[in-house]
Amino acid sequence: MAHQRKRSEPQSVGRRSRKSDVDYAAAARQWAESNKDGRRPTMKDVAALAGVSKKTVSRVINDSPLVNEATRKGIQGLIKDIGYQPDPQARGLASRRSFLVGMIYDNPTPQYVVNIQLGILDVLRNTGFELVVHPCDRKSDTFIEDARKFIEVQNLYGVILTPSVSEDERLAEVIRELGCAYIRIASVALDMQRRMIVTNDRKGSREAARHLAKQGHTKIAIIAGRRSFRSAHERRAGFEEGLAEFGITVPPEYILQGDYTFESGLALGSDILDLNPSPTAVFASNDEMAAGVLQALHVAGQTPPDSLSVVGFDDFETATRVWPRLTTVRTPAREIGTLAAERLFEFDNDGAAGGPNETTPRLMERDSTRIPKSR
Amino acid sequence: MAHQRKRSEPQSVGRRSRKSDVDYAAAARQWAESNKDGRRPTMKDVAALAGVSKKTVSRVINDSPLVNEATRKGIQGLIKDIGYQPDPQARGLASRRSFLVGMIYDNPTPQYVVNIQLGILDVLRNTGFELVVHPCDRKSDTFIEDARKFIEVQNLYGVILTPSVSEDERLAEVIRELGCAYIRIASVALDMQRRMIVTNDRKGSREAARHLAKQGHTKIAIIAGRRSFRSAHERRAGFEEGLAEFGITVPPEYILQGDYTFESGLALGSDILDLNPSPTAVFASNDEMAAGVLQALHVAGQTPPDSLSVVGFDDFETATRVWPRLTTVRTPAREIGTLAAERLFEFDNDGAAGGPNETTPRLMERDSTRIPKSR
DNA sequence: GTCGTTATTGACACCGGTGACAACAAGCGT
DNA sequence: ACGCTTGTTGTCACCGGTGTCAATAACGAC
Repeated sequence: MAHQRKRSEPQSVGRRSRKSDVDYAAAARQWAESNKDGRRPTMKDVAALAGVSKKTVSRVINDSPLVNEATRKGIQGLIKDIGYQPDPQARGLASRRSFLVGMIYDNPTPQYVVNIQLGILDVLRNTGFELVVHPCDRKSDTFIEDARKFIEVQNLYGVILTPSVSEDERLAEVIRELGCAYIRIASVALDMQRRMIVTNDRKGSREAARHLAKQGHTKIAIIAGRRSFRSAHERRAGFEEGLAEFGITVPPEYILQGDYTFESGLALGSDILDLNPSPTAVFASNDEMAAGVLQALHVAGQTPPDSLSVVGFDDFETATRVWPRLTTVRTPAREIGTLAAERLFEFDNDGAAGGPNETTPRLMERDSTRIPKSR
Repeated sequence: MAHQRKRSEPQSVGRRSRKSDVDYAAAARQWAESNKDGRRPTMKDVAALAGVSKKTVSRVINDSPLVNEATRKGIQGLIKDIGYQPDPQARGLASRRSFLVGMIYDNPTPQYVVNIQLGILDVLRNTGFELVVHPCDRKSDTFIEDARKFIEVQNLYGVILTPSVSEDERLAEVIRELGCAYIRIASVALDMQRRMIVTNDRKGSREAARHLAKQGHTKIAIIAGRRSFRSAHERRAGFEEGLAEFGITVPPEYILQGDYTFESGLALGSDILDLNPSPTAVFASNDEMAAGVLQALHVAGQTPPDSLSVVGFDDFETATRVWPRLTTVRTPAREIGTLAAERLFEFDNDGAAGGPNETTPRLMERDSTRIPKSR
């Protein structure tokens, strides 16, 4: 059979320099004309118009270095002119990797979830990647399998895990097995540094402790978070460390076990009122519980922070809605989402530098804390 | 060339009845053995094991009626046994429709967004469909084009639009052009009934009005929502209708223009204190603004609802966190999400019945309203 | 002038499904 | 026996890309 000749186009047209003399602009115009019915162009169309093979267009799309500069420029222009966009499904099918990023979460706090999403999307915007959300229930005994299927079937490019699923080692192991990129957001490093975004809750609650200590509080109670959450431990430990700097210790009866819900804060808040001697301040391990404490005080007819100062953690919107406005430690959720997404795309840069992977919480001083009256 | 014979498998093995005597269970075992390395099975594998063509397996997957019952049962069992899951990318590529549902939103309220998402996901779970979130900015002049690209490039199965983008007719038109299924969530019917989920805010705020009227309020102010939002109009109109039933009208100076933000509620809340004669109650068109009003009262040293009753709308979590707990109208966001997703899958059932597409808001009586003191 | 090397490009099979249509068997009417 | 219908299944091309490897041209060295 006859040796196939190169593309006929360039051969017949190309007289000056045998190549790269294709008029890309003209090709674009030609497309506009011949495509009155608004069909979306495919790589084949681009290739035909540019007088090259699909593979070359593919190389341009994927920023392969194996393309002549002039050819690349021309094709890029053409692609832009006719508005070609590669089909992620076809791309994914052929390359065995989709253009979807998954976010797996079990945290029920809407503020946190949405802000993380927004942060991730800030990075994904205009990259061709999209975000698929996947809430899960860690208590379900199929949750690992469900997550596995999710990642496997959707062929995810990568996943971002938020607390507390991010703390699950079995899940992390499954994801590793699948060879999927991932970033875990948590309050401490549980994995290789570049697979983590650490929120450093400990440092944050240390700030909170110092703030109360400086105001002159010495009798300070703690409402701890759900035991199974790593953050609960970090926040409490950090807080106690902060107090220790001022020589303050928290007696056992001042340590109450909450579960991060508003309801637990409400209940424990009224328990605090029965404590004898009464503390003059309380650190609630998150804003929800802090809001519960404030409400308990109101129910009891008190006007915080007069008799009891309250500090929260997270700085969710609620913190500024309640009265008095809550002094709390800000967890920059949106920024965390952004960092996570950025790091996700650096997943394969083995030794490489990589951007920041830790955030520093910051104390937001508002109205729920004050110098203790009885002093 | 020789007439191709049917699959060789059945012919050599099948002696009893020439077909459907394939031992599917044995085939499953065989797969388990020969696949020690844990490769995921493809349709080809299933077909080979079942002794049929890929197309037949495809028919089973897609619930085509063109399959013999016995064959179907057998293949279904086999699929289950070896854990086959069709690849959504390949499926989408071939059928020109993906298995992704998009949620387009511009509402910044996290509670709402997350709950709608959860509602949608309740329906999507285990259907093989996934949810892709797509926040947008209606003020951006490329937002329509962005949304179009999103839908087109991702080949979305359908999209769910939440307020206020759901009210954008240009966007709706673009989606129709693309031939994409869609559901619009809004406070009034803006489209064919089965393309809408109507929240009926009007009815909800009527309840709120009746509640205040029954308590004996007559001097009632209104804080309206952002003008460009349809809900703002509905909520205000419904509220005035409700009052009208009791012969109460709201004078112009009692109608304040808010924009649905906490900050506007805070500012307008202190404005209300300057009103003369003072109203004894105020209807804020959403909880955020209502929370702002409460805070303004606290700042002014008042103890609501003593001098001013406050009613909100939405019943987001914040409503129960503030003090006093907010009397408000519940928007069942999660349920709305569920309904939207359900209707989305009925998009093509032209005349067919279809499930419910309207939700009824419900008044939640709490502590921010009381019988007016001065009466 | 010959050969190896580098730069650039293309041919072709394949990813894992679906659509269109053909093929074949069984059942039925005449 | 024949043609037609119905039920069931298969063939083959194709969806829109990518991976692998071969092909070709240009260049420099010897």
